[in-house]
Amino acid sequence: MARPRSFDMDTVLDGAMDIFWRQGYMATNLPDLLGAMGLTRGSFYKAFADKQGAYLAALDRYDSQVVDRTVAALQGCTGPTAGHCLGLLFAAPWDPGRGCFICNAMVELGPFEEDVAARTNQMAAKLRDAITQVLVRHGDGDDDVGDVAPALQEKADLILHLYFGHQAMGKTAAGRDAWPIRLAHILGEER
Amino acid sequence: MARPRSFDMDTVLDGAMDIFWRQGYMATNLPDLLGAMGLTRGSFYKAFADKQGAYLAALDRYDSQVVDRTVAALQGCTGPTAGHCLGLLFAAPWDPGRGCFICNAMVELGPFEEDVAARTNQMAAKLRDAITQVLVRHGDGDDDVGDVAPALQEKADLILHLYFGHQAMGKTAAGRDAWPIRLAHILGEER
DNA sequence: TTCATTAGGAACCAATTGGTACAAATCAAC
DNA sequence: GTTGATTTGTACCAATTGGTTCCTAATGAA
Repeated sequence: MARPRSFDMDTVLDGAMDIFWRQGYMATNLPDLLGAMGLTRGSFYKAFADKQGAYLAALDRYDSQVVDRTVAALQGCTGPTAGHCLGLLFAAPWDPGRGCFICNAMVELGPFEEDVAARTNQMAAKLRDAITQVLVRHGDGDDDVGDVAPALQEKADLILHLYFGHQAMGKTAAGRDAWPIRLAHILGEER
Repeated sequence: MARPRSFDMDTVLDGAMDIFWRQGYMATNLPDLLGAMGLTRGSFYKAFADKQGAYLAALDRYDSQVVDRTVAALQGCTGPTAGHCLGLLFAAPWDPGRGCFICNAMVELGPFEEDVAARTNQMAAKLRDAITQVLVRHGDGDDDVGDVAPALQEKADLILHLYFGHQAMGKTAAGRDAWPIRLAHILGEER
């Protein structure tokens, strides 16, 4: 019973993710957001409580679409070296100016919005685990898969931090494509 | 001739730097900004053209106060290892939630404001050079001071990226103080 | 003392902000 | 077709936004 939604929720969420990712939370006003989502106010406020609700939904969309796919790609990577596989992370095919939504959200709202911080922390943890798996799979360090060596986890953590630094600095143009060199320094691989 | 300023420009700039650093550009409205600077609208718009002008001035203040002092500290560091000296960078005594103003500005406005991007790039370059000097001084790699080995510059660049990743991730609480481990991984030093 | 010049402060402004109210529209079930 | 539940679009809202105007007070050179 009752009138069904006339919009496709996935499409709408993609629109919200896109504009929040590109512009951030504060810089996105309601008219622009509604335009990007293809909604009018009525539908918007019925489906999401408010602007913040839409932002959190966009973060969740990023989690399920971008992060989960990236993790799957890292897990399924059959490349010869760890560096090759981690390139899937660093050479993401996004418009460079938008950077990484996790990084953007962390920096803009991390200290102020607990809900945002919880989500960015969780997504970061996902990426860290995927990086660890890549390192384990390529036998970097000892090969005890069941109980990962602490040194490997630390190296994955280091690479994750390098990734976010890469994303932050990538928002201004300079030296955006030197990541293979930096990654090789950490991995000790030839490039 | 004419009436002189009754406010201290340095104090006012410190106020602007503080609130922009803590809250970002968009999240800081004019009343809050004026309160932080201790100015009324008249003086504010006379001294700075507009909100954006105050923001750029705050960035320049950060350059001359925070960045230059950090660079000087790195240059004057007599610690036993490179890791010890670079701790001056990573263990900055700021309120953790505010992070690094360069990183914040880069992420929030880098793709949109050329003036901001130019300043963040320049400050990042200063830090990179100072890191390189630390590495050279501690003989990490070959000791040719005059013509720094490319590998050293690359390592400094890597550490700079790690620094920004550290600052970005530090805006949410998790794992904020594990930087010595990560740094040691890069430097190959004991910790 | 005069006077050009600037600082300071308050009142004011149009535009925009995020959010609400509500009636019309749309469907399933009966 | 009627009912009941829910979505959708529009009109509307108070509050806030960054910015301007304008007038007075203060200052120092001549």
